[in-house]
Amino acid sequence: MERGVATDEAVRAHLRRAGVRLTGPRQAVIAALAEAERALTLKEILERARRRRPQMGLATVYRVVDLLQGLGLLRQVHYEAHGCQRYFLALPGHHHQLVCRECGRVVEFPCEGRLSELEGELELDTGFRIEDHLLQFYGLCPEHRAQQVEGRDDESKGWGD
Amino acid sequence: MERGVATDEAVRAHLRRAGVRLTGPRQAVIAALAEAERALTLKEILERARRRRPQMGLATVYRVVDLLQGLGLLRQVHYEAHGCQRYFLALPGHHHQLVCRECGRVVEFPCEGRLSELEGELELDTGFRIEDHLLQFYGLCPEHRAQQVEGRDDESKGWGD
DNA sequence: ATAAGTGCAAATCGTTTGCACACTT
DNA sequence: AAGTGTGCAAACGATTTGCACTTAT
Repeated sequence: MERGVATDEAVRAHLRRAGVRLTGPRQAVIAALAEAERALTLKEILERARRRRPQMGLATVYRVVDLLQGLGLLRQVHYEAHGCQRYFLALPGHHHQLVCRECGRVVEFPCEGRLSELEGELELDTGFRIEDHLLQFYGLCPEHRAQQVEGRDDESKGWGD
Repeated sequence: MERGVATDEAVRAHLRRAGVRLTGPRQAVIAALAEAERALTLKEILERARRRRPQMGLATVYRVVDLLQGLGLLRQVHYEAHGCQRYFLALPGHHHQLVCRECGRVVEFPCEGRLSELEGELELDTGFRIEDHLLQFYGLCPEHRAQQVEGRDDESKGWGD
């Protein structure tokens, strides 16, 4: 049972530990993201959060998203073709991601210093001091890879809901 | 004489080859980006392009940026701390970048299949088919690395102009 | 109880578009 | 000359904010 990204409970535990209030709207946003298991736009987050909390407003989604980003619990997909407007839950710590270009599904894997050799080389070559990096892979998840072979985009629901 | 990104002439040559008109505003945008040798926001591009072409409007900057992106001649810095709103010229073909977090200076280096081993591993592990990737490094360029040691941010002009 | 968070609506800012005119080829 | 590209201003959309009210601790 492979999990792409962080779970609901894990994120809630982080908030508690950080001394941040666990309010209804926050839980609704977190649950929406956790259940999706894929990157969502702000509007999609709102839509899904409203299933539990119909009064929820867009402004609150913006505020919760900012909060989670500040805590390092939320990241974005930087796929050029889709802007940088899709968010997904992530545990803190350095990870990289695979993102499905058809459905937006995200799978994380730990960094484990895989780039440190290259980093050293680059520091020597360029004189930069490297402090951080971003690495994301884009392609097709197993399901959409299969679909690609048979028909076209028949059953594929794409990034929309 | 290390060049961070693509030169003015190289980009103009690409446009010509692509059969795209080389108008005044386009040249002004390209020159602005080429001279900066660092990533610029749309407003900064406008400001600098206006030094040659005062009548230039923001809408045109948006249009030229779209055009260059469509041709693969422009990329963005995806540094989380600064949004994804800074653009720099790039030659087509796959490259990665080092970006200075103090001044936004960009240096590119070719991909050369450095990630193909990791990609193969990941495809096996996850079942994804990987088609593309994004890799950027963030840190300090030689100048700002030096400054960091002496004083603080005294002389540093930051990402602003 | 009390400080923090929320929903709503208004304000603000960023981006796109329609159109008359200017420019590249 | 002919078709594209541009500047301007209006339209549109996304994001932020003020404030009275609610809620978690």
